[in-house]
Amino acid sequence: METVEEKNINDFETLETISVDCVIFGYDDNKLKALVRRETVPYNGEIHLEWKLPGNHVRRDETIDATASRILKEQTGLENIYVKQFMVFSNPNRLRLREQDFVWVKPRLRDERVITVGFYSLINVSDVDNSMLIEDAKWENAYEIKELMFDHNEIYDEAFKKLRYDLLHEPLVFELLPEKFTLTQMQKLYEAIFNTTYDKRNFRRKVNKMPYLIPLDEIQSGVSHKPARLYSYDRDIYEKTRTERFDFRM
Amino acid sequence: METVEEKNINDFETLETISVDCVIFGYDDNKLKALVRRETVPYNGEIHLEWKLPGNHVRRDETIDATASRILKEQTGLENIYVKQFMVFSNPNRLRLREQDFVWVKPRLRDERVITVGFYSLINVSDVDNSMLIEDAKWENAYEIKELMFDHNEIYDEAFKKLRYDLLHEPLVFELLPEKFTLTQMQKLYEAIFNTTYDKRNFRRKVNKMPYLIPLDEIQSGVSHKPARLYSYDRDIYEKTRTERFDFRM
DNA sequence: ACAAAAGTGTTTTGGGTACACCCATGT
DNA sequence: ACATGGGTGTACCCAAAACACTTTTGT
Repeated sequence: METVEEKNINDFETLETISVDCVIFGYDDNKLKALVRRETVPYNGEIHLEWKLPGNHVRRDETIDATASRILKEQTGLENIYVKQFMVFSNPNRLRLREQDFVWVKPRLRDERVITVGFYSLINVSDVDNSMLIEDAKWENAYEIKELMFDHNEIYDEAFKKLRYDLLHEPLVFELLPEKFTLTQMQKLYEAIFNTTYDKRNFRRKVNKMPYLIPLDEIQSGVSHKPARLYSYDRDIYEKTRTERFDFRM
Repeated sequence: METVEEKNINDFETLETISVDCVIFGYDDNKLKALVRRETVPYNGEIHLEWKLPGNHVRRDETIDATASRILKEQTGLENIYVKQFMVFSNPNRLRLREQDFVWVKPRLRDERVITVGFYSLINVSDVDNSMLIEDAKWENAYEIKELMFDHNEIYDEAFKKLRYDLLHEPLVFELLPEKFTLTQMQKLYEAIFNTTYDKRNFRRKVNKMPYLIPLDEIQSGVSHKPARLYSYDRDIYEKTRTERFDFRM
């Protein structure tokens, strides 16, 4: 049984020179993770285990955002997930940077020149039913991504850079957090993404100025310390109160 | 004699489903301008004059940035110009939003589904040798762009939005200014782009904090008022002194 | 009682903003 | 002399940053 990626190539007409690759970020155990998938690559008579980003070709009848959402569904079982295109990768040699990658991919292509649109995606890992995670997919620490096939390390690095940039200007943290979260969870997430630490009092003073961060009448339970208040994010209030100038820098 | 755009389709092998469209911004006469080009579109027995953004297909052997630079060269004669990809437009119907556009473009395509990468580009209009401006190209006030073919109004609006966003975080103004400029020119440029006004003293205090803005030992001449000091931008100093936190908001 | 994280206030410093007048040049 | 844009300083407010102790729960 071959991968989901290849099934689609046979079942639907796709654009042969355009693909989408997706960096799926998740937040779990106070750590930022990214999803990579394994491929078995025969080369020189040996089987290599290689890793790559999930990706797929664009179907003739869909937008690239639909392609990205389709990849998310395939990889995680989730729908209505935040996906964002961030950069196009168009190096004419991008699939032949290492010969073994090219040997593997060549029979799967109708054209050897493929331009790919990089997307990143933010999910709350606790929403993922792990039985839906396709075999050969794995959550990797975002700071310890191994060598990937093709130009996927470059795509990953650009995704992470863009994520940080965007996070300072849009309320994207909430896409990574569960629906109800504590301020400490939120702070640790910022710290994981920006690889730094913040002062608790200053952090709380700042986020308490966000009118769309709603304190709930509900506290943590089952923790062996003072239980923290839970908060949720109100997108409508954000949309109504957003200003050009607000920024999310901590 | 047909346009340069079509010549390329015949002379070089291009990727049939991928194009680049370019919003070329220029600053002249204290106004922000964008370059549009005219096409004569026969439809229903009449000749329509239509306008579109300059664009081209991607050649098999070039990156999309090279495609964008090639478009810049064709349209303005300039090389080594700042170009930046900002978004991919992939609506499957983007070429058939109006029937007359599709009738015009169909014979020029090998595939009716074309995904386009939007670039914006910043040039200093005084660098342009107007005899190099190709016929049928025209500088239009950035706030008075007419109806364009295909989805080019959407591309234009996204380019302008992205330009404003990027301008707050990177020293892009200097790409639009001449090599030597006055602080008032710089202020008027910000005002043109953000469609607002700034206090002169506060503006100057802020930009004087930029170590890469170099006051020259040279002043304006030939003006019927107190001549202003000229400044230039030092990219090396910017690269050396840039910080994550600096922003260009006025 | 102890461990573990929650929660809270003050001071200092620097940037944002609002605001009005004199200066140098060409005509 | 007048018109035109060039150029400058001060006061107020608010946000950023640095910093330490008490509270609440589970074990």
